[in-house]
Amino acid sequence: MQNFDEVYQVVRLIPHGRATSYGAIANYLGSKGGARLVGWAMNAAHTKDDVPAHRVVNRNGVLTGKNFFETPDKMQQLLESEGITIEKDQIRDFDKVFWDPSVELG
DNA sequence: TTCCTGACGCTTG
DNA sequence: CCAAGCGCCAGGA
Repeated sequence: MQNFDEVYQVVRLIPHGRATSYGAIANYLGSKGGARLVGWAMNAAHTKDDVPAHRVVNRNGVLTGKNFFETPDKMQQLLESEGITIEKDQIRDFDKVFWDPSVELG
C-alpha cells in the first residue's frame, strides 16, 4: 500500500543509532491510520530488508515487535550494535535516542 | 462480502 | 495514580 510506502520512507531515514516510535511516524504522516497501521506497515516491511524496523518502537521505547524478528534478541542486538542501550526490552534514555521525523524532517 | 484482529496511543472513569 | 475503552486502516478467514 502507498501509505505503507511512506512509512517505509520515514523509517529508512532514521539515522544510525537513533530510534523513533510508531505514533511519531503516524503523527508525521498526519495520523494516517494511526499508530497501529504503522506497526502493521512494519509487518509488511518485514519482507523488505531495506526497512530498519528495529529502530521503530512504541512511545514507551519498548521493543514490542522484537518477537516479530528472526529472533526476539535480534532487535535488541541490532539496536545495541548501533550504540543503543537496551534495558529489559526497553531503550534506555529513549528521549535521547528518540528521532522525531516531524522535527528532524521538518 | 462481513467480522475480527493487530509491532499503538490518547481520553476518560 | 491505575485501569479500561475507543479509534485509526488493512489484511486474513
